Amino acid sequence: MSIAPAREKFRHYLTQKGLRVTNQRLAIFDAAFNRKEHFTAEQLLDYARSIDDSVSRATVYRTLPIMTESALLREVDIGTGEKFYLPILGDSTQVAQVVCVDCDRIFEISAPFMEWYGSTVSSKLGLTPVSQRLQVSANCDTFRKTGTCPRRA
Amino acid sequence: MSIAPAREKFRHYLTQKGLRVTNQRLAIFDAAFNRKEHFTAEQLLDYARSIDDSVSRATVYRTLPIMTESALLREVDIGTGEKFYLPILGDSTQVAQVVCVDCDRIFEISAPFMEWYGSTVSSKLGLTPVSQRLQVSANCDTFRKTGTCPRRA
DNA sequence: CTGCCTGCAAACTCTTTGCACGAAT
DNA sequence: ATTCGTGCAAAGAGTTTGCAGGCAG
Repeated sequence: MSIAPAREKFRHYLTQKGLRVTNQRLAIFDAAFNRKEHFTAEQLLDYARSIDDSVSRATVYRTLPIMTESALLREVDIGTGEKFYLPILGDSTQVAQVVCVDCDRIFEISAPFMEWYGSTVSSKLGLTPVSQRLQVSANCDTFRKTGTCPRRA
Repeated sequence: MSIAPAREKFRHYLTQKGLRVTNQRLAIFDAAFNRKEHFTAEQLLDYARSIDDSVSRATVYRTLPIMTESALLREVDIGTGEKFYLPILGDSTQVAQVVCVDCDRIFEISAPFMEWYGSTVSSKLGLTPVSQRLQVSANCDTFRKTGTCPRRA
């Protein structure tokens, strides 16, 4: 899903839930969907303010749950204290995150059989899975050889 | 690994690292290894204080990394803000966590092929995996049928 | 107009840290 | 005797919330 239909989906979700379509929410949406890598709430605040400088931190934090609930953003928690977000661009299949500990970057990879695995594992406990996540921490091969990660910021 | 050899492993790890064997560290160790379910730092503080009431929150937080680095405890982050810990009882194979959203309990299940999967996925990016985790959120079947989770606290 | 939405700042939760005292080696 | 470990309380990071005023519907 590219940005235009996603924007429409967002407006539709808000209206259908009885929520209001405000300039701040739209600015936050646009800021998020112009990102190509994972971003934090704080980064999103900066991006959104460059579109509409009236956006506040509180509104960013109040809007993020709306965008994750409406399946526009994926929330990624890699256990570093802050959460990361990424626009969901169509492929809403199962994805795994690979976190490079050298360049601190997060890569997403489709993980088709994850869902089956979650079901298998859960059914043994009498549980029905609602979501699953696979996260891999990894070293950069180039970094280990040359001491420099080509992707490092 | 049951508690006695684990305790010895802990003492050995401390000594070998030039760290001191204090009553507080031993109390925290014992408190942790008498637990059968996942616990938080705050809960561990309570348990440890019932053994040695001089134990402080700071020391618990300073001791937890020592116990995870020495592979005595596994740290589990399910994205709820606080971290959970569980004694590693011998089977240090790959495990996945299944989090029941009804009873808030965390179950651990061996996930033998997780490691292979992490490698496969990472090598495509030129990365070498160092660790991986699979977490499944699930509903309790009994809860959905009867409105009561048999395992709920 | 009505009531949700907003920005601000304070509050909150979990964890970390500076300091002076105390205990292990 | 050294030096590391400790408790206390304050600081820190990220996120949430109470409130009075503002704007969407």
